[in-house]
Amino acid sequence: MTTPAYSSELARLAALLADRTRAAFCLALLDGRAWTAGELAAYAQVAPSTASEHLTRLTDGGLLVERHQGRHRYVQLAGPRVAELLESLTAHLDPPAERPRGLRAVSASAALARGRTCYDHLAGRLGVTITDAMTGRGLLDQDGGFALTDAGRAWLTDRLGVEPATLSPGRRPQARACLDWTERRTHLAGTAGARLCDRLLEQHWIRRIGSSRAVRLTPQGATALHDLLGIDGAAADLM
Amino acid sequence: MTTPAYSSELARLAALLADRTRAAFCLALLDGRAWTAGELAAYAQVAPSTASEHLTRLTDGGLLVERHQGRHRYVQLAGPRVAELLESLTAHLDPPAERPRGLRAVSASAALARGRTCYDHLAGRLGVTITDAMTGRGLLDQDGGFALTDAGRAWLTDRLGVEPATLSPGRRPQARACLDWTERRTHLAGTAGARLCDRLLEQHWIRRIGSSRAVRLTPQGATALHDLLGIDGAAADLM
DNA sequence: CGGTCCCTTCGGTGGGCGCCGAAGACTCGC
DNA sequence: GCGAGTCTTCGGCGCCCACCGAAGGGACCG
Repeated sequence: MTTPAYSSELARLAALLADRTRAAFCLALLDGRAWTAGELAAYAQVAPSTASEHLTRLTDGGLLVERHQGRHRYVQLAGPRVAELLESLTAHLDPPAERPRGLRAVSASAALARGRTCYDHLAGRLGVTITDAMTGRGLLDQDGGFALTDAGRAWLTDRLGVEPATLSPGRRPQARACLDWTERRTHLAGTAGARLCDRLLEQHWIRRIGSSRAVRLTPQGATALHDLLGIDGAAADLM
Repeated sequence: MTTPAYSSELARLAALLADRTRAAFCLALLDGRAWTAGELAAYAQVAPSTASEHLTRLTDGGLLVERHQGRHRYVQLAGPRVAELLESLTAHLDPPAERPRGLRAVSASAALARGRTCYDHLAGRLGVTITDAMTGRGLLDQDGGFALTDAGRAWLTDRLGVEPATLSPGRRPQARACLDWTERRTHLAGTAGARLCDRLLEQHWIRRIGSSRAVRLTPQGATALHDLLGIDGAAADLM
């Protein structure tokens, strides 16, 4: 009646994620980095040919972008909007009943719970702790919705050294709530969340663990976050 | 590796919407009202038996709730979170290329573009106009994200007569941006958006057209919105 | 209590698609 | 330029599932 063709479009989009393997690809890519086709195939435990077909479908569907480099096919989420879409979907899932097996898996999942990148911003305990501290200091308003306050904008530019112009490049909101699937708590996303993460990496206040999406606080980062937000990095187990 | 079982959950959720008929059901139910199984079957042009199976799947999947009343099976979206999920998905679709055929279809789609309910709040030109006016008057902050200001909270309770206690019942945000698929603009959702819509209906400032989701401004509503927000209802074609 | 209406259950059918292995295109390093 | 490595294309297999019609179960009405 009102939406004759629209439902097909919605079904087409949902169908892209309605497969276990493709869903696994997208969740892996949610760390914001570029993966090769082979890495994803190994990750999801399917044959390279299968992975290739899935990646073609996902890029044709607009969820991924690809970049050919030598003999590798690198894929990445197509943008912040796709990351948001995946977040909204995962936020509606049941809490993860996963039981990591073995020491390596346990320590890997502990590292991810401590801190990690979620597309272009910070998640895990680190992301939640920073978000809470910012809220407590009046830099973030979580009462009326989710927005950066004037004080918050000033803090980002003056104390953290974020370029004001990079805070609102397009239609993307400055501050957005992103729901974490390990913490089940919201943390800061949007351009402010992305710039915050950038600066912390640039200053070497946080560091990636190996080549994974997990991050940890450095000693100088702990000092800085204590000065800036009153966060005790050791007590919160962020190091 | 990190999300072994999680991808299956995501795929399972997406699969619920990965069918043209089920997607049509959900989009229809996005108006927030309860539909009978037969109405939905006719709407999506499938046999009653087919509709019944789809509705069972959607309720089992947690997207819908049902209520048996006499020989009718009424279904409804399971809650605001499901409505949000559908909004995020539709926001990622291509703009609707639908071409309404015939006079009735054209006038119906014009009525929906003028104003309608989107789950429990207002959308269409009416929703966008109110949101813009509130933003212009400092009741809503769209710079730092999307949040109700202190002035906005006071305006809702003192001028509009919203019960303060009903503004933040649970974990649902007071203000949330909802992207409209006809206007491609954001409008106010969340508890504030829901209470606003409630009050406008209670005061008979807006009225449903027939039994559809379309709404229009009444003459006394035009006067009230002019006083409260400086909106010219006739000029904006909201009546 | 029989007729009507709404919905559900159950077979059966057809199409779509996720998977793999084999073979081929392409890049890189020696 | 020759192997090794990465990815893609293709054919084939098997499974899942959306659909319908027919039959059955309740609810309402006369």
